[in-house]
Amino acid sequence: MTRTHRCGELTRAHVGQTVTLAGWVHGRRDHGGVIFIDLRDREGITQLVFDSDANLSAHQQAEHLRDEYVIEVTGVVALRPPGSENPHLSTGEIEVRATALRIWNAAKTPPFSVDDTIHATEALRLKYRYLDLRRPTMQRLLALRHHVSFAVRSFLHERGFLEIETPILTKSTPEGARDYLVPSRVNPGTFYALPQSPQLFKQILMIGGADRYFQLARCFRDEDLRLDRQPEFTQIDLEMSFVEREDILTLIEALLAEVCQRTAGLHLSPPFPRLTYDEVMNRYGTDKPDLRFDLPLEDLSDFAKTSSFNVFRHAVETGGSVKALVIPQGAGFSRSRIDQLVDRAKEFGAKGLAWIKIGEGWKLESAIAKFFDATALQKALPRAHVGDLVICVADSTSVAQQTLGRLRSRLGTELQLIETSQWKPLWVIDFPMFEYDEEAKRYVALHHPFTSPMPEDLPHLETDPLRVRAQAYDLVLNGFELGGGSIRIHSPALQRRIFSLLGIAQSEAAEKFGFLIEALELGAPPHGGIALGLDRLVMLLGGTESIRDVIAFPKTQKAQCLLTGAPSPVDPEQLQELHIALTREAEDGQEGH
RNA sequence: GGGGCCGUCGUUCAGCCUGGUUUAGGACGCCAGAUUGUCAAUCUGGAGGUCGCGGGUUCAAAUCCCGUCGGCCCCGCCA
Repeated sequence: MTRTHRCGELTRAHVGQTVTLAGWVHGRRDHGGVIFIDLRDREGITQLVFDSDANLSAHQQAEHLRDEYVIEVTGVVALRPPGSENPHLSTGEIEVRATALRIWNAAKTPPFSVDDTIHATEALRLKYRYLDLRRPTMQRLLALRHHVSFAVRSFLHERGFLEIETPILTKSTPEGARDYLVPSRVNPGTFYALPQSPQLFKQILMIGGADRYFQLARCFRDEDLRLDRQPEFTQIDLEMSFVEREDILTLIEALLAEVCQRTAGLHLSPPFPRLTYDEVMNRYGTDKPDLRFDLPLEDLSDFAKTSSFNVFRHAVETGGSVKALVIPQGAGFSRSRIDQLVDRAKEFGAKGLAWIKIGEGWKLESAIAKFFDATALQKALPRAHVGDLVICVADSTSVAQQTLGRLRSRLGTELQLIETSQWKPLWVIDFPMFEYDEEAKRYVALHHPFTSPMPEDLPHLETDPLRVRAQAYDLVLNGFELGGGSIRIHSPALQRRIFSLLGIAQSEAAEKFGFLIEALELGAPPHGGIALGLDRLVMLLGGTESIRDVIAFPKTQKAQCLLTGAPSPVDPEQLQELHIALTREAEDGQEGH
């Protein structure tokens, strides 16, 4: 290696030194007798000067340089002539007067400019990901991700955690997301699954005496993608023995505060607010509220009972709710703007959306104003003022909450209520243990089947499962679910009760989870843990709007890699070895490849 | 599985609603020449597109219709 410095580090302190730099041609400005080249590497940009008077042969070579050529240059660091400094560059005070040039590799004209100002479509960026990654922004995000990982490892190492790897080829289990399957060649007709998370292994590690485990664990879920969801992603996964919920929450608060401080200079101050599931659903209509703006859901159920509006009264009388949002200054909304809100509410599952403008002197403007008493409404909505718009959903409580929760989130963005400089972490605790799945006609675990119920709710387990709360907790940051965890079940008897409640037959439980039950019977410590989404954390810290920006080689919404073309058909011989036959439909599907 | 937005020289965008003077245009990039202090260099000249693909309507389709492929956002899904 012959380079002596990086392109971001030369300053006036180096003036007079002979240096060698290497990198990519970021731009060229040819003035005839003198050619300026911006040389770029991971660390920055340095201006090179090829002067025909000073060094004719180097100048002649430099005439051939084009964008993205890979070169190595030797020259002398010099102060730029007064007035020609570039304040936008860290190296803007100096330049390197080239005496020798080596062209390591020419480059064809790139399909898009390696530059942060002009951006190509994402499809093109992904196809030529190596060009995209050369952009300073992407370099910054890759480095940030490394720094976050490093800070996490260092923090947990200092607290006695062991980083332990768990299998990627593992066992498919019921419940949860769709598995990615891998056929076994030596065991015809059987399959491994890629882990959705190392959940069972980390519990087994506790039973194995590991005490404190962590892993930056790659996880795989074959579900549809979102801007914050990729089919393979990385979790900061950890588990501890002999702990209670509070131990985990405190540890993670310290972890997050330190990581944010060290990697982004961000100051978070623990303890984070702890809101129960019921509280956040009531107040924000979602289990991952963005607390950077207020706009809480209001409850008009009591008011509705007294009104003469049948839709409202009916909703409450049949066990539902009337929920509302008070939109500040919303009375100025145009009719089409309001219609848009109504349409969205319907999209989100509500039967309709009632709206009331509050005019001067609390005169109500609305198609349904005649049903309401302004004074009573004013009393029910202490936050409402003249000039506001009230929107209401009367439905089952969950539909009313969800609909307005989603509208709240959209309005937060559209009305620019979000204080973007704020960082608002919170814990959501006291989740219900189960919810009823109407399709499957059975109870399913809200978190997962290994989550311990609250001890005081155990008496209701069989009689009123929906009333049972779990020792589960989610960490939410700025409206994103950053992670979740729980205190686990360490009693084999309780674990059997839960399986049975979930309708997992004993024979199935034995086949799928027999190893866990058996392990619990052989001396399992109380334990609990959590997993945080590393990609989402880096995305938030990096201030970028897509998880794809913090993954070096992400997949598209159809779960394809545009760089390599994965997934792709394989040779029939490979399939034969694996004892796999394709259906007619699958063969048709391959023709696109 | 469903809803929405998008696809036009290498790139990015206009044109599409209201089909025909558009030989499909601008900017960036590219090529050639000029140019000794630029950093969005500049000046002169030039090349480059069967408008994602297939079908239909029409005298005539980038433009209207249907289908399809691809990208993005959302619902469902994500213990």
